[in-house]
Amino acid sequence: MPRAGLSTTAVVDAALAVVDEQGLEALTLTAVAARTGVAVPSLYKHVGGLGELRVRVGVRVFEETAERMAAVAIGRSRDDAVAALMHAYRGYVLDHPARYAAMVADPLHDPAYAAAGTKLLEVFFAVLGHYGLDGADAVHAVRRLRAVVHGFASIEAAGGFGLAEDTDVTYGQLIDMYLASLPRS
Amino acid sequence: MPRAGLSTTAVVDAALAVVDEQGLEALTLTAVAARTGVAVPSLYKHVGGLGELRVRVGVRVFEETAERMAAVAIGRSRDDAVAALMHAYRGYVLDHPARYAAMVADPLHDPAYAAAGTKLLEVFFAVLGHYGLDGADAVHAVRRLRAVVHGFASIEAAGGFGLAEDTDVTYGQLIDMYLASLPRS
DNA sequence: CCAAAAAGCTAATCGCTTTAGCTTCGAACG
DNA sequence: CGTTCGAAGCTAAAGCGATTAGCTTTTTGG
Repeated sequence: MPRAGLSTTAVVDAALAVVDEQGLEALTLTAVAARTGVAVPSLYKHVGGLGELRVRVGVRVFEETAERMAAVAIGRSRDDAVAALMHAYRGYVLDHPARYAAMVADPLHDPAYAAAGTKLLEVFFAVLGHYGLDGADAVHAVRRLRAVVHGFASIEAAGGFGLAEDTDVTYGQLIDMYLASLPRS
Repeated sequence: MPRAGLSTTAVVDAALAVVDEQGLEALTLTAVAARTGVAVPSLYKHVGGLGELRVRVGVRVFEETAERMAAVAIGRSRDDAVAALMHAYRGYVLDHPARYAAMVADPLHDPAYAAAGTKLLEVFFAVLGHYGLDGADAVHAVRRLRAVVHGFASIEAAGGFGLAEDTDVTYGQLIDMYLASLPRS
């Protein structure tokens, strides 16, 4: 009987798959073990426990989001770059709605998040760099941006926009609204 | 031995107290039972189970928020009313940071939320009524508002704004940004 | 006073996490 | 080749929380 050949990465992969398919509440060691074809306690050889697994999942989502946004911002500047970044952020959520809850729900206080969160912030700051904002103004501009994209994305991911109107339109207006709050050339 | 004299309301009250004091993750039937001085299964006489209790907690938070906002909007109009409402929303979160997670985290899909959510939406629509927005535009304006206030509040409640800059300033800018997106008289 | 419903309790089950300790695969090394 | 030893896995068992069943007791309305 060959071994399962698991690894921390493989376990996190399986966890993400569980979340995608059954939602965040379904992220349980039992579910991950079943998916990886291993007994539950075996998972402890790769992750410290359910808590740590949750953190790793959250970090992974953070990283993937940051990656996407960084990729899309290359070769663009100012409003063009900001709009692209906002679309990329929302795009990740549309692709993996269930994951979004994981990104939020968990211990932002955990140190492991710090690194991933910083990476995400750096992308934001880089894109806003073209507007010549000084230190504090840049911080506030980044916060406004986070509030807007996170607010919209989390409501949309949770199915919170019940009415029939097109959410693409709403998001477009949100982008315009945010851009208007940045210093005009 | 007199009875505990519990009621559904009292159980929800205790649940809110647990959330306030120990966070949303600590909301457990065991914790609520301990606080109300009753055995765990006795709680089932008043609430259907943990799931239902969570929903009731979320609904309560919704209602209280809507109430506060409605109260503060009275006697104001347009920008004045919108700003007051935004401050009231954030104020609730500042007063009960831990509760905010409950408002979000839970089944928006649950029908019980519908009524409470509708009440909240009505306040938003009422305040935006002064701007003469037609149907679809009003919907988008309400969504923008929700995205902004919810985004900021949830990040702040989770301790997501790590840097030293004053969050009051950020929120002020967010209010201005949103107001600028509404039709000028 | 009495009956019945409501409120509470104890006992028991179930699912999930976690710990302990054993077994076995497989790779590196003689 | 054969050995050994660490990593990866497993089984067993404990513990905690939710939930269900079924009994007891208080309250309350007639």
